[in-house]
Amino acid sequence: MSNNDGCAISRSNEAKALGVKMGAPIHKMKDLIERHRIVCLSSNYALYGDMSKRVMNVLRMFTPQIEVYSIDEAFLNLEGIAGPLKDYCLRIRETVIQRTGIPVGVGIANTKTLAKAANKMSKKNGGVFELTDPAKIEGALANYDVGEVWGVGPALTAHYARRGITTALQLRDADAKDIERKHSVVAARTVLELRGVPSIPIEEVTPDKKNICVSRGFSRPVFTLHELCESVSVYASRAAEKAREQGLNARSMSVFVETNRFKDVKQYANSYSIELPVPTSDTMELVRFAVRIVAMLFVDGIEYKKAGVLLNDLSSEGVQTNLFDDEDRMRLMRLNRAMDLVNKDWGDGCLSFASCGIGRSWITKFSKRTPRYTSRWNELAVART
DNA sequence: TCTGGGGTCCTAGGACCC
DNA sequence: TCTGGGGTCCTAGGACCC
Repeated sequence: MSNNDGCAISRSNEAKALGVKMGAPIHKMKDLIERHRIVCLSSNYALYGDMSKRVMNVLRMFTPQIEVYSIDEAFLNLEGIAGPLKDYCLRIRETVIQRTGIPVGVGIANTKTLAKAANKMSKKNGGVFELTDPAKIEGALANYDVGEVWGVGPALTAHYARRGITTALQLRDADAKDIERKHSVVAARTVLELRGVPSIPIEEVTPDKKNICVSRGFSRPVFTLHELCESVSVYASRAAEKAREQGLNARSMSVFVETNRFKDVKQYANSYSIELPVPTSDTMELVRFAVRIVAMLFVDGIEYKKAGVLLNDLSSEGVQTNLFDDEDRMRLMRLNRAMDLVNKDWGDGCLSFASCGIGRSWITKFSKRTPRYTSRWNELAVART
């Protein structure tokens, strides 16, 4: 299950057979789960990260030229390996199982895209599948849905389908220039890769992160400033921790909040970014800015004097007021007021999601598809005050 | 009541510059 | 009818990946 045990994100073959869909909300499957006594387990990302490292270290014994692509995938450059590659890869597979107990699939090909396809095919072919013989490639790609190809997502699949391209073979034989004109260089690269022309290099050194984001949907709606600040502070300190782990400093910070998009009520979403005066990964520093941004989210553009609200006792709400200067205090007074107004107007559709992100660029961008109602928000606040 | 959480890159178009 | 011709930077949004 995903975070907060909300969704099914990994399923056994038995669960799949019972119709448990990828990403399906657990709470909508209560009956199914009970009827078939399906076992639901919380996820443990620290454990997976640790196991991943162990597997990757075993792979490193077989070639120094390795790109750790994700928590459970790696590309190995086998150029210059003597003897049949398939035998070599069978040995890799055996060694990984011996040392970690984890069964892996190995796909062998001239390009990353073909290797990914071969890897998928390996699952039904003894764990190792080679895709280097032209005739074999042709046959395999003819039976491979274009949507399964690495780099071809739902949008491209639909576009290709309209032009009669439904298999990987048809995409391979399409006009690459035409694909580039109609779509992008990325799509064109996929075509070349399917032809066996390496167009996506193996990246042995992992590039530094450009953004770090910590975001959570709340397990229940959040109504008070105290709860919001508390959550965002936790996200900010987690983000700071991640930055330090990676030896990075943030130059900007962004916070966004959203109402519950699954509810059929008026939606609100907003975000605010700042440049940090000095690049940092210091927890207290970043938490302080995060809380200030929360204030900015709500009160941007409202005159304090017009608001004319009384200072709420922030410490009785549990907010650490020693983090604020006078200006922050003023913002927060207005924020308290704004939260009140929003709670009245939006009712139980109130904040359900928040995040804190930091980045290397001057402005951190986490664009969301959710519409923003900043002006509406301000109108509301001004009108009510 | 409960509905995942991270990331990256590319492109089009507008603003702005000379 | 004529109406310059290049550029760069930034941002939003789309698309993809795990």
